[in-house]
This record gives sequence, C-alpha cells and structure tokens, in this order.
Amino acid sequence: MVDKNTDRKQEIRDAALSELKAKGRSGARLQSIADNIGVTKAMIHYYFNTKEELCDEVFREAYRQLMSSLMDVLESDAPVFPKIEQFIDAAVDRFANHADLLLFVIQELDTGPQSVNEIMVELTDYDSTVLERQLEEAASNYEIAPIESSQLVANMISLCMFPYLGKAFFEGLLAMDDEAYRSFLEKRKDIAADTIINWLAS
Amino acid sequence: MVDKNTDRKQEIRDAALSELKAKGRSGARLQSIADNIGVTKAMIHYYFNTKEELCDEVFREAYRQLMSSLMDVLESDAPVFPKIEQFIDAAVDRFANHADLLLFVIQELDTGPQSVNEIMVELTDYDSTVLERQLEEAASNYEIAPIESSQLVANMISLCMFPYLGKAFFEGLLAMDDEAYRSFLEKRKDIAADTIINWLAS
DNA sequence: TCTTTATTTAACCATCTGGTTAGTTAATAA
DNA sequence: TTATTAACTAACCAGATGGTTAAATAAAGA
Repeated sequence: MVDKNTDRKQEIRDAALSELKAKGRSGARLQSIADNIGVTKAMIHYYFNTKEELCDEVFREAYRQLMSSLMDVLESDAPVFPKIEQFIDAAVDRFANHADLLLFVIQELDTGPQSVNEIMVELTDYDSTVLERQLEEAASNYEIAPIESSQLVANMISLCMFPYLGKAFFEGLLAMDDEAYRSFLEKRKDIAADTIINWLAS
Repeated sequence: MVDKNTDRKQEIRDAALSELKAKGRSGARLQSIADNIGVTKAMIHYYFNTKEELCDEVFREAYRQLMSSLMDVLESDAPVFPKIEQFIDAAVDRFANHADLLLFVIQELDTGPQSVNEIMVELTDYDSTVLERQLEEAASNYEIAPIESSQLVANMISLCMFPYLGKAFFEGLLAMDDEAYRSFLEKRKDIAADTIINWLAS
C-alpha cells in the first residue's frame, strides 16, 4: 500500500464524521474517534493539528456529500417544469439517504465557528441566472405567476429537507411510530412535487 | 420578596436557555451560566441536581415557548381554508420571533437524551380528528384533492419553519447578505400561504 | 545490510468540567 | 434574643479532555 498515509487519514475522517453526526462538534471526543478505529488519540494529532482542523475538514466533506451537484440541475437549460421535478426527485433522494448529515450541516452552519460559513461559501457555486430568466419568461407568457427564484428554491428545499431534519419532531407532533413515519416519508416526494407545481401553475 | 427562591431559580433557567441556544447541550457550561448572573456554580446545583436535570427543564420551557397553543387553531371548527391561513400566520410569527429556539429544539430532539423525547410527548396534545374530518369532507365535495392531514401539517410546518432554521444555510446557498435575507423572509408568509392553498385547491 | 524517514504508541501535562462539602451569611420563627 | 432554616460561597475533588513529547517500530532507500 503506497499510501497507507491517505488510508489512515481517511479512516480518521470517517470515524470523526460518525462521531460528529451523533454528538456534534462540542460533544465529539477525540478519544472516542480514536477508539473506534483502534488507534491512539495521538494518531489524530499526527494527521490533524487540532480538533477544530479535523472538524472543519469533516464538515467540508459532509457538505460536499450532502449538496454536491445537487444544484447543478437548476442551472441546466431544460424547461422549467421538468427541471423542477428533476430537482425535487434528486433532493428527496439525497436528503433521505443522508438525513444524519443534514442536522450536522445545519447545526454547524448555525452555531459553529466562522470557518464553517467560509467553507460553505467556498464550496457553493450555484448560479441562479438561468432559472431566473426561465421564471421571468414563463411569467411573461402567463404560464406561471411572477416569482423570485430564491423563493422557489426555498420552497423546494424546505419541503424536501425538513421532513428528514425534523424526524423526531414530526414523530412526536403527529404521534407516529417509526413505521408510520417511514410510510409517511414515502409519499413525500410526490406531494412535494405536486405542491410546487400547483403553486407555480396557479 | 416572598419567593426569592423562585426568582433565582428562574434566573438560572433563563441564563441556561441563552447558553443552550448558543452552544447546545454539550457545549453549554455551568460555569458560564453562573457567571452570566453573577452567581457561583454551586448555586446551580442548589436548585438543580445535575446539568441534565437543568437542561431537561429548560428544554421543557423552550418547547412550550415555541409550540404552545400553536396547534390549537387546527383543532377549531373554523372552515378549512381560513383555518389554514390562520395557522400559517401564527406559525410564521412564532418561528420568526423564536428562530434561535428552533434549532435548539430540533437539535435536542434529534441528538439529545431520551428524556427530551418523553418531554415532547408529554407536552404535545395535538388532536388531528377535526382536521381529518374536514379534509375528508372537502375531498368528497371535490373542493380539494384527497390528502392526509399529516401531509398537510408537514407541508405547512416545513414551509414556515425551515427558512428560519436554515438561515445560515440559505444565506450561503443563495448568496444573500443579512439585509437581503430579511427582505426574503418578509415575503415568505404570503408565499407559504399561497403555496399551500393552491396545492389544496388544485 | 545500514541509514533515514514515516508511522505509531505510551506516558504525560495543563486545563476544564460537573459535582461535592463544609462553612458563612441572611432571614424567619420562637 | 436565640434557635432554626434557607440562600449562598469558597475551596476542593476526581475524572475527562485536547494536546505534547520522547521513544519504539515499520518501511523505504542507499
């Protein structure tokens, strides 16, 4: 193995991600991360100078996993309506499969150090001009009511993301058990799409 | 003052809430809470046995502040459509004014101890039967498409709550500064209502 | 083989953290 | 006034936590 270096470093990142998803930045313990891969705590400091450096790097990886290429579809030249359905499809899939990353990312962005926000800005390259133009065009053709693209994105992301973020919240509020919640989520994708499409077409 | 007891205890709860909103359960420090009200750390243990006991009590208070009487409007006998507008109105107001409570509550429910979930169940008494009946009726009259009440509630809460929860997320994603985000949020209430109404009436 | 470099560990340290204790001060009751 | 209770503090403790260091082991190069 020519780069056991990289392997071990990645192994640490992976273990750190698990720990961070479960306990957050301040709850995460370097000792616990080390234990989980059968390594000394000093090993972590061999590859990462400080806990914050490790956490920042893991956040970068987490944010990429969660959001990478997700916004791309909005930048394509496909017609608006299919595009929207495609986006909702991709978003629900992504968030459903990375529900635990969601809370971590939101948490970090809201209460983490400044570095986290900088990393997000660095990794975000969404360009809204295409969608904006399409929405203006569609509005002037009376296909849809005039809306800002940011509000459309907000609606889509809210509908797709929150049910996964607020799992415990919804389960409690709506008195559902895990099985009921699963079946509830299954229907979400179609409902989110319906909701957006009907709103636009009104 | 007949109950300086109660005053001091509440003072501690208040300071603890600030600390918890800013740093979460594992990041919160009893010393910091004590310092903020000019009191010894031992004082906290005089009124609360453990940190967890204090945190649980503060969560109870926070959840009440955030959700109390919010679901009541859905249980009223008012006609569905006005009722929905009323709910969205109340929800947006509530979440806008307690955005910091939002993350704390969601965070605690998702990663906090079991006790937190029990407290939520204990405080939640939402009864969906009225809304369910109304939706069935409206559907059989072809006023709306048939939908589950849980999906309606999920849509409403997602649209009203997430923009406040994901402030840093949206600001980063949509490249908005604080001022742009403020103006973006101002339009949310109407948009959320529009979105829901048009979806139902489709 | 021998030397150098990269990987890994055991032991350690200073500081922090939740929690305890013994005692002090202030209020209340007798 | 004095005894009793409630409110409060200073000092302390044990364990945890992030981080360091010196040495050991493994790998690679000469």
